[in-house]
Amino acid sequence: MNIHMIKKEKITDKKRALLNATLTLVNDHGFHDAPMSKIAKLAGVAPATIYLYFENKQDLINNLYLEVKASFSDCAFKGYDNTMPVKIGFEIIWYNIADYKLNLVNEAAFLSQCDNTPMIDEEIRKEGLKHLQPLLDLWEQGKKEGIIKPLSIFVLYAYTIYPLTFLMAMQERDLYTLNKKVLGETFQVAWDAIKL
Amino acid sequence: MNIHMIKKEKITDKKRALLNATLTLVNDHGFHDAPMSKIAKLAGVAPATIYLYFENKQDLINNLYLEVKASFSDCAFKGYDNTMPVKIGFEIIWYNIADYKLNLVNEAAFLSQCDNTPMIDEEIRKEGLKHLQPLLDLWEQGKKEGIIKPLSIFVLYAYTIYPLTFLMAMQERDLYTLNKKVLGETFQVAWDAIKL
DNA sequence: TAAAAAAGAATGAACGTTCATTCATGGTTT
DNA sequence: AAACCATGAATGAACGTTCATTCTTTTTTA
Repeated sequence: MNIHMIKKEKITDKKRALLNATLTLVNDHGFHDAPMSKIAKLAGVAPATIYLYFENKQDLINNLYLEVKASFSDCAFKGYDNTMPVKIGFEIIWYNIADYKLNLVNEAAFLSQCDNTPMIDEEIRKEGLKHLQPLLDLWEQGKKEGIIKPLSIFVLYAYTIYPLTFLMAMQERDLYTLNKKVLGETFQVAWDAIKL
Repeated sequence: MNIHMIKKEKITDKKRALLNATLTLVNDHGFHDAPMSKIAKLAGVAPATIYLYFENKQDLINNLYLEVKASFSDCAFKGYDNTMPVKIGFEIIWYNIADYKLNLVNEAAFLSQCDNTPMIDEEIRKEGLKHLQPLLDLWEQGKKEGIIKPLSIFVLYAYTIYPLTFLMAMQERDLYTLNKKVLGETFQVAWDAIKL
């Protein structure tokens, strides 16, 4: 590791710290109560430093959104490839997403907040959606093979993946806990919803 | 209608206007960009007048949340009583909620924003949850009768009611439209998810 | 290689603006 | 005239952002 790389890492570290701090504060207090001053303090940085890495607050939020969305998608398709049988592929993706939402709670809660709030520019939101294509393709395949109901991808998503957001929120509020066994039952619910 | 009532109506009118204005602004720009000055202006009222009806901004938001939540529950159980067969009762409630989410879009979007954001005090949120009891009772009944899978009420909600929030959001962003026929198919999806 | 110069990162204080809230006052109704 | 509703203007605090400056690292020069 040469001198150049060390320097680059240091830069990235500050950016990382800022993104992490923003995630934490927005999750804990909401966008309306996550001022730049607090973000800077939590990241261990002067307020002005933020503007070396981001244009303004909106840009910071947008960047965070896209970054988290990308990590979500990466996780969703781990171990999946599109030659798999539809049900197997779906099961892998579903469990990947469930793991993400139930373990990386902060990231998932942030995404859920962004998706239900006008805090992200619509244009950026659209960009973050593209990553999900493999799942949509899988569903098309399943419909062609007569395994999955011939429904819009929105309905399929709403009744298989989206419910996990609710369960995550309930778990976060200590109203409910999903263990391994219940998770299996829950997958069955999702599959029953869309299977033919 | 006597003078007293007219006076009371006038008061209520201003309060109503303020609640409506808040709903609109929070939906369009988010809590972080819905200042009291704009709320007052949209309601046709001076900023100071808000404080005749609400203690402060948080109190205004809390009141709006509880009011909308109550109207949601009222709508949900219209035409339902607990002597009905489980599936019939569930169908009535499900369609009621679907109608609410797809027609009273502003109210529904506001609730969804509140439920995914720390903008409402947890205590108030809990209060707004009580209204749903009849549905939970119905599910208990269905489980006892062996009609519905023996799952936690959270899973049942997540896979039948909560998906409607997603479909509403997609419809609001003009990505998708639910007509009568599709709505029927969608109910079937919800029912297949939880039926035994 | 050591000193000097330049460049780059990071900062704390300060800016203008906007925020939620209050206050002194004016109209209206009883 | 008393009580109440409503107000526009005023207030201090807090916001996002900028700026002049310092500290640190890299490059150049001798």
